[in-house]
Amino acid sequence: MSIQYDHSDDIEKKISANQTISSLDKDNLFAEVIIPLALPMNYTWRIPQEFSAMALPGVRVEVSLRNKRYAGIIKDISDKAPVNFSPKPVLNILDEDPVVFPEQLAFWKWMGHYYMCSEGEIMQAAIPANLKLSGESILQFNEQYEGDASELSNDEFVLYEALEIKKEIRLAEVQQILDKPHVFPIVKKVVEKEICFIRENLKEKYKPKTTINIRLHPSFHDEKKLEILLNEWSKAPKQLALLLSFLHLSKDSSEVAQSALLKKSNASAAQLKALIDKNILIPVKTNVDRIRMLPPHIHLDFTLTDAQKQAFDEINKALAEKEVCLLHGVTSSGKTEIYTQLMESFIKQGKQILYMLPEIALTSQLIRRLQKSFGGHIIVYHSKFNPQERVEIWNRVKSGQASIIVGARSALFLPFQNLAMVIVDEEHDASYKQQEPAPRYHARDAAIYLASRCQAKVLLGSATPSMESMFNANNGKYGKVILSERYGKVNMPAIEIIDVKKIIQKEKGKVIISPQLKAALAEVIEEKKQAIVFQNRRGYSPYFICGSCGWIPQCTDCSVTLTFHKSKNQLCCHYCGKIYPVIYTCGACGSHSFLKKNFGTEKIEEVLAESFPGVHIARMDYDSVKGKYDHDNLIRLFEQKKIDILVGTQMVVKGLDFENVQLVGILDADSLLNFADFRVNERAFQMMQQVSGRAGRKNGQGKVMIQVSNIQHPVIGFVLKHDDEKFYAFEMATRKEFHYPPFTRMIKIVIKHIKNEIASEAAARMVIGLQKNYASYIQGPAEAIIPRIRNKYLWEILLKLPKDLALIDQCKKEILQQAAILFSYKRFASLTIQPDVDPV
DNA sequence: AGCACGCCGACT
DNA sequence: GTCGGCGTGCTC
Repeated sequence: MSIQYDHSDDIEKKISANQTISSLDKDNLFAEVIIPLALPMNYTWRIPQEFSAMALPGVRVEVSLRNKRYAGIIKDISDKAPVNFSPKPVLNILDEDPVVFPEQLAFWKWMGHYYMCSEGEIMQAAIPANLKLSGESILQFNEQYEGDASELSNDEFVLYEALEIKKEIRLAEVQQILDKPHVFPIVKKVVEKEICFIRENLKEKYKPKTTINIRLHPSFHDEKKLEILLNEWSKAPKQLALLLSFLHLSKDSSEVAQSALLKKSNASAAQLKALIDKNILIPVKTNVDRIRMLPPHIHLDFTLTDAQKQAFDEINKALAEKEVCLLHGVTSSGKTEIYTQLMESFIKQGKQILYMLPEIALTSQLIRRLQKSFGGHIIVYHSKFNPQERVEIWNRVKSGQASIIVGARSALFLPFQNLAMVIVDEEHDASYKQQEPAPRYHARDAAIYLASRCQAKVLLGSATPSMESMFNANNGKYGKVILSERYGKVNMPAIEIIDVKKIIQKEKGKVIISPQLKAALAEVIEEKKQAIVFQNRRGYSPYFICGSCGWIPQCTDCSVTLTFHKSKNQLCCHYCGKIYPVIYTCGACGSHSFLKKNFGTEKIEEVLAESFPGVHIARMDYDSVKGKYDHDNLIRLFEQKKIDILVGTQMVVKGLDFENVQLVGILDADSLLNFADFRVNERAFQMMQQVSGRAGRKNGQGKVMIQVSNIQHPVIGFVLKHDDEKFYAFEMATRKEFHYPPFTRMIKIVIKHIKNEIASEAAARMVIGLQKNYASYIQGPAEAIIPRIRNKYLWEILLKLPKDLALIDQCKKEILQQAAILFSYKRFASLTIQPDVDPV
């Protein structure tokens, strides 16, 4: 591993006591500074005496590192001189008040440690871009240059000439002038030959937005004087008109925006300037907010139903004794109203609330709904705001002006002052997890840590909670509140399973839309309702299915359906990559009548169009909604009932509430499932639950039809019965990382071996996470899988442990056997899994 | 990050 | 012979 991060020092102790800083030797101060780079540790700069009073943790400083300027943040101040080197001086202090609180710095430290990255990388993610400063190198011509220009090389001479004319050239311009990407060596030589100097400019990027307001000069505040002025006006009638419009506009307030005035009076800027020069009007520059705030108010226009009220009380009770509470509420059970009520109770205490949503859910619809209840108490923060706006939101959170912060995962880093409550909505959603770049963090987990630091409470909400949260709730670590009733006691949709295997046997042909589903669709169209047909994208890849018994060739190692590759004429396991020859004889019944199943959303759309002529059918997948607004447009069309049947992939799972959906068809549910990777099943379960939840939201007449060949699959069974508890128990039993001894043993062994060779226990755990079958089991640092450590060096370490690897394999077998006994499910017992370490 | 140093393959 | 690829190391 190329970078080893040092997180050994204990910042909390030092920061907590502000007195410690004041008791330091003022003439001899050193600052540990976080630089927004992936440095292995924080470096130290000396604080010159003139800055010693202003240097505080959280304040931005300008420092030089390798002759480049950076704006870093002071993490810590000490009066002990470093022993091994003499630090460079801090060049400037950039803030009067800290931009982040010690709380944030401590949070960064934890995050860097837990997710294996530098605090600088956290800073990159945390701070709005415009609070970072950009260094700009400028070449400045040396007027005293006396060298011989004829001795210069071609490129050097070109640069010399340019400098002589322009005197100053930005480094970026040098690239254009020389028309080369590599200019550093030439610049270096030119500097050596004393043709120019290099000057570094640090620019503050954030600028407050200003407008010019016009005021009446104070001498005319006296009405009589004004009257005289107007009466004695002789020349310049246009100016008089302008002045009169001003007086008209300024009736309510003393100031009028320049732009509004010019527009109203139809006057030119020159005429206004003349009035200003005459000292009749005066311009005033004012900062304006980019983020327009509504007046704050609290007005809840609903009352909780009995079920909601009960859940609300239970949440409060759970949070009184526990830090985290899971709200497991079925789709359209009205979780948002509960959140709103909760926010209200905190806002009345003057506390801050963070309401986190997955990026996709940050729709204007929801925000409008919240603004109706809380007005200007709400502030929204996510990646779509521009950097200038983000600084303003940042400051508003810091000053405590904003009470409810609605945001995506990055909102976690805002400088909260008195955070009392974090709500993580759609807690299971994968977009809470940042993949690239570092820090590769999970916002839900990080929120729980942040909240515990701030003595705040966390509410996780979901209709399909993640396995981890379910486990923690069932184990009593989190409180747990269940809301099993839809809002207004609307029925959950009826679920019907369609055994495609039987149809194949009977019809001896391809089945895309079963007769049952077709009939149901016809009925929906008849009733002028809408339907969603859901097909997993995997359905695109063709696979074989026995025409007589419905047997599907699977990978012997992974139990994954094999995919047919036409070009190579072979079957391939997409999970482990194993290749099989094309099978001609059915492994179950011995017949030779294989069918190739190959349908994606496009094909379905086609088939539906044939079956239902004149019906509006639309498709929603990655191909059909590539454009920026395609997705929104399609949703709008569906909302406006201009589409009768919407065919889609996973995309239709997330999104908006459709009121008129009566029927949901899930095609080829088998392709959603995969025994070898439990996380796939978790996702499949969530997907099926969520897409089912779209049906009959309003009237409770909804219906879900699931087409499936492998009818015995437990996940299908659980969806059918709506038996969440059993599903989670089942999946948990197969994922023993939480409590199954062999897993713990395995982790301990690997950690023991790798810990010293890499850096920390976190790193060792990450190595385990690197192995594909286990990547999803390890909480925390598994999220931090960094491509750069996926190198042969690590494999070498792993290969040093042949004995223990056998044990790892043994552990997995034990787990599978355990699962087989628990559920008497024969596929488990016969299953084998490839060894984990496969350094090819 | 971004630059220097150092080690191996394919070329004017 | 050299040019240029990227692997590795270092920055207070």
